[in-house]
Amino acid sequence: MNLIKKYEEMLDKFGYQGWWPLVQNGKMEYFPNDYSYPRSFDESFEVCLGAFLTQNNTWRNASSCILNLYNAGKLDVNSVAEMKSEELEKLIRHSRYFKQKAKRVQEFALKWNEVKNYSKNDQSIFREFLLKFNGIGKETADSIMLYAFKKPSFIIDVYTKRFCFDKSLFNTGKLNYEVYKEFFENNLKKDYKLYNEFHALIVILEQRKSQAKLST
DNA sequence: TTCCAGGCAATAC
DNA sequence: GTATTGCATGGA
Repeated sequence: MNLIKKYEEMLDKFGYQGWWPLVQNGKMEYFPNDYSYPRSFDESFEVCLGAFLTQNNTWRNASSCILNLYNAGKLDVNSVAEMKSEELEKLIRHSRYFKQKAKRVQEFALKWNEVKNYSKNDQSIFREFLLKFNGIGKETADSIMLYAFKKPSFIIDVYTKRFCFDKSLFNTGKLNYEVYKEFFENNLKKDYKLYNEFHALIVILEQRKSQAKLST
């Protein structure tokens, strides 16, 4: 079993995914084979917002919320932290559970300086810090670390688990989040660019597979 | 109409 | 420790 080989096959088949998209000139843009984004703490914050908003929701809905914030001139940490919760709820209504998310996003925005400081810390300390937030579980913590702060922290989601199952990378045992995570991290170079692309490719592969199943 | 979409937290057992 | 429930939109 060679994980890198599978990675290269997927890259050949699907190409660079350019995840995570950011608002550029009023629309969502992807950055294939360019891992320099996010390029500022403001852009990092935008990624964090997306990580909250896409929970149990499609990216389509989550991104429309981010564009709403942009169009309202509120797509920055201070605006999010300071605006009335009712206003934020209105702007992110297309994300499911918007009341709960508005509250959690504002709590996060209020502590943004602390988040930035912790991001300079050791990875495990940063992760523990993130996990203490309401609304940040393991998957969201890893998404924030990888896609907002360029830390090599592999994300485990339903697609990753499906990928492991399909490829028979595991066959038995009690599989919790950390087991999957260690499997990838122990078998790959600790490179955020690789983790970034690999996870994006797993998602596109598994999404295409389930779409194919539906249409047959 | 139903079901699901890249979860998390609180509670129950 | 694992299982269940609340959260409460939009699109197929």
